Amino acid sequence: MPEKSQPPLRGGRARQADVARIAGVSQTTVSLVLGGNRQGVVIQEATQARVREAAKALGYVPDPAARRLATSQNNLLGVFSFTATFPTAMEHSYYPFLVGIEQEAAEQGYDLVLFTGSSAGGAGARRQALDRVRLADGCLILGRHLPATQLHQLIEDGFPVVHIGRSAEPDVPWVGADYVAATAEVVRHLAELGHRTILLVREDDEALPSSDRELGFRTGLAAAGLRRQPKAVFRTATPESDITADWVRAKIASGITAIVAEETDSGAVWRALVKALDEAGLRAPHDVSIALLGSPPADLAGDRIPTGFDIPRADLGAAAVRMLAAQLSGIDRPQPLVHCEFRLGMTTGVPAKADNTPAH
Amino acid sequence: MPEKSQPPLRGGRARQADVARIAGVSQTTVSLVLGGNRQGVVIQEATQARVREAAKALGYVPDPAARRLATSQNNLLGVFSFTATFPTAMEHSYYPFLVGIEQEAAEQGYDLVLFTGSSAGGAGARRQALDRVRLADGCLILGRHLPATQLHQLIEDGFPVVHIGRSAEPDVPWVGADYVAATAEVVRHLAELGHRTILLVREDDEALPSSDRELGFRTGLAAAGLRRQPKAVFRTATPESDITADWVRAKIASGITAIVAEETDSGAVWRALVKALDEAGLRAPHDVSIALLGSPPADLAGDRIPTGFDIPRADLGAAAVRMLAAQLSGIDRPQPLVHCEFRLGMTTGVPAKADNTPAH
DNA sequence: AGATATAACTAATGCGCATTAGTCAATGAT
DNA sequence: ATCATTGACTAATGCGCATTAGTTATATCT
Repeated sequence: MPEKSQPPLRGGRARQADVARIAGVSQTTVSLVLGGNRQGVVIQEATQARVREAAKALGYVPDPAARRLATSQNNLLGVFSFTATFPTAMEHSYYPFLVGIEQEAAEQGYDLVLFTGSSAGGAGARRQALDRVRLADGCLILGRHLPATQLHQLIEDGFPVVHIGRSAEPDVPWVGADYVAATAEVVRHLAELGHRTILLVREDDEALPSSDRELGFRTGLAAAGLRRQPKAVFRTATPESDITADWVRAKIASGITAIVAEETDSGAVWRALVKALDEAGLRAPHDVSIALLGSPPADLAGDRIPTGFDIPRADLGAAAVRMLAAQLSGIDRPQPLVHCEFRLGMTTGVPAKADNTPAH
Repeated sequence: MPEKSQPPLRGGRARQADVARIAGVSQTTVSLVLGGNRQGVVIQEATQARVREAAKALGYVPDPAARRLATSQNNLLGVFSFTATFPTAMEHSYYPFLVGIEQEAAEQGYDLVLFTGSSAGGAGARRQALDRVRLADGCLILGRHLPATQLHQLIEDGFPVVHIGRSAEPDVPWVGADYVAATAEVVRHLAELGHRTILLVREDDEALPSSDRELGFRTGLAAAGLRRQPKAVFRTATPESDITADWVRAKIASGITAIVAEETDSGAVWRALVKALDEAGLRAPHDVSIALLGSPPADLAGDRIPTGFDIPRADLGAAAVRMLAAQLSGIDRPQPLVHCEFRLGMTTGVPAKADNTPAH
């Protein structure tokens, strides 16, 4: 015997069919009224009202999984990081990115799915980490160490993905900070102050952020009309031992009036530089101007603000969301580079014994 | 004319049907082999191998949306806050909770859905804020100001919800910190040091966290065998103007040897107390012992550590997840109170001019 | 030899929704 | 009076998977 009249809502949740029954229409009509009805099916105002009323009364909310299955899209953006998104040590977290991501996602009408336990796979059961993101419409990827194979599989399948931070992997869409332009601007600032011999100190690895800064450095020098200097870049793998008081004195003696330091995770270069200056009894900007290509490490936050630039992490997050949203609407990728704000600190000034004529 | 042989994989992704075709079996078999086959259908080893091989060859990955639709549970826990989850000012954020939530969610095999724009409704379209959480299997609620009506609607519908922080709303499941016990412990600590006349300073509102602390305070006094003191609690709506150097001096003169301050969002009471002591030229614990019923505000983090207790926000988040998970599996709620760790700081010591005999 | 049982699968169905192809009555045109 | 149009919907179908109810061939029992 077929039972036709089921209870208003089973399993707790109302479905379109429930709404339909109450409103006295078909499930199709409910879908039409509640979904956009972009196919332009004509439905009386009165009927629509009944449907909406019933939906509200039942607290109807579309099932994202079903929607996704039917349309291949829900309103969810994934956020995937290979390490925990919220580690106990706050400093290393992706929090600053999340600020921007959340805001922009809200703006664009998306909710966020945080895929957890991506690193270790908390529960005993091994979960095919990255693949889970396919639940969402698209996904933001945070962090450096990615499973390249899985990632490319996703992209190949046409799943929208944006990596936050310039990606070395080919074919991976990304948004990153414009270190080149930002560094060039710092150099320009120094050149305008009258510096003619500027040194870049960077760590000795081939990371993209490092080489971008060096490129920006050279760009800045060229733009300022400063001729190619032979030893304009100093590389070190061990800043603590290489950058000493003596080293600084020697550099200054050799005619250098400004030193630009790369920012790294540890802030080792900057830290060593500051310490060396201190030990040499030298003051910036009086004896030498120094600048930092990024933000100072947290523990040095109390010091005088160094000239340099700030990496707009929240903006990066927002830009990533925008880019992902663009991908989702089939629009072509917007500019993936985010501008770094120049930070005029207190560590740069006119060169000590150089002529003060503005450049050019 | 029905076309039977479609291309191996359309839309970019392989489905079970594709795997089935290649392995020469039915979609059902694929599902059985690749899924757990907990229904114990017998399938030859050789067949299973063929299926697995085909799956690997095609790079088959199950569609989570479809899986969720079929099994009607999506392994998603919602996180809803009426204000932005990641406000720009990090201090006020729910970050510490998220740390625990993320970790425990991973442990339990859940992913997290962050509902964005809950406060203002970023996009023009007004979205029925709270109802969106129905998307997940259950939801954590953060923050004080909740739309009670919608919340109760959810709960009535049997939607699993846990509020983080003790809730004043009836019937709303919650996890909270055990302020009563923690405060009592602080009092016991003071009593053991020899204090006999202790003052509690609290703000003048009826918030649950405040009254819990007062309850704990009285409990602690009673447990220490200190007789009911008439003016043991001082209430103020304006700590800055009420708690002055003179006020402190007067209190001490009246025989009080220890002051316990409630922690609030702003930390106003504690701030005022510290300032007043400073202006009065008094030092803790030499002249008077002081304790803080919570963590010091971030900007006072550099000061000497005050005796008191730490609210285990991460633990609270984790406990909330556990409780929600329990609800989802139909198990009864575990203990909703989380223990606060006693913090032995440097602001409490033996009373200045009291007898040093231990209590009791 | 016929009735059961077992092994090894497969057909069919449903999850909740979106979408396409109707259906049916009421008008309007001829 | 007949055919084509609209208006206002609804029936049917499929998304990819899990699950239940079969189906067929072979071995076992009496």
